[in-house]
Amino acid sequence: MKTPVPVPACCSPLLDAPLDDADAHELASAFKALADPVRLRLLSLIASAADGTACSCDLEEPVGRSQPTVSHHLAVLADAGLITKEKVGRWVNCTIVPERLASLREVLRG
Amino acid sequence: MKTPVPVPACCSPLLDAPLDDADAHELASAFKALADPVRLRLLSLIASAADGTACSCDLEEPVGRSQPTVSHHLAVLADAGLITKEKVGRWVNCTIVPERLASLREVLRG
DNA sequence: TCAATGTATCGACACTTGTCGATGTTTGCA
DNA sequence: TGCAAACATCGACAAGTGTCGATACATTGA
Repeated sequence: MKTPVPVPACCSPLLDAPLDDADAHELASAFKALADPVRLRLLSLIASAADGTACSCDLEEPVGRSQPTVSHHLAVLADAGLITKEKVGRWVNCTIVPERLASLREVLRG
Repeated sequence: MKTPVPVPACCSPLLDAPLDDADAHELASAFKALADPVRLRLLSLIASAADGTACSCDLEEPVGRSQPTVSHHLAVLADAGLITKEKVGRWVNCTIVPERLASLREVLRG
């Protein structure tokens, strides 16, 4: 598994100053995680679930994808720092990380 | 060229209610445009230029890509509604569309 | 009219990514 | 102890994407 993103403070708003190459790569990898319809639906399903937490077993049917595919997408979201995964018993509880979303919003500030 | 995006009002914030498939695809295509380091750097270069407008000929050297590649990326940004391209004489002036950025920010609202 | 300049398009290539079936691995329960 | 359920990993494949050189197009100026 790739190294999980430490919810970095990167980066200053796009419109303030030109991004250097390193920041651009880091930001792009974050947006890549959002650049898939299945992952966006997973995010919104988790967010709108009770307690903002959902078991991955309840996510396969709504998005209409196989279990390995959902597992893959959840791993991508977690690597991007957009959700956390907590194993409890046989389940994995997925929870939104609102600070991460907020930091990406800030980058788009005009 | 793909049909340009009409700066849609899509979509309600991710965290409010589960996205349907159509909205998820539309949103994903917008984030796809942001999911590349070269495009992010182009955006920030355009935004931080005088008047928020830049000639594409001045963008090739800073991002270190060939002219066809920069042209391709600018077309992607324009199709996503993130910039507008206005041909004046021999040049093409690229300008940020702040409303589009704002609408994407809104989707990430927590 | 002709040459030079700024862009767009085309064809090709390597690389990435979304997807699934098959198979492992871990946990809870009978 | 053994089985079933939830999840991760692997291997493979099709489709998409970033990149460039070559080339075509459009506009300006001489």
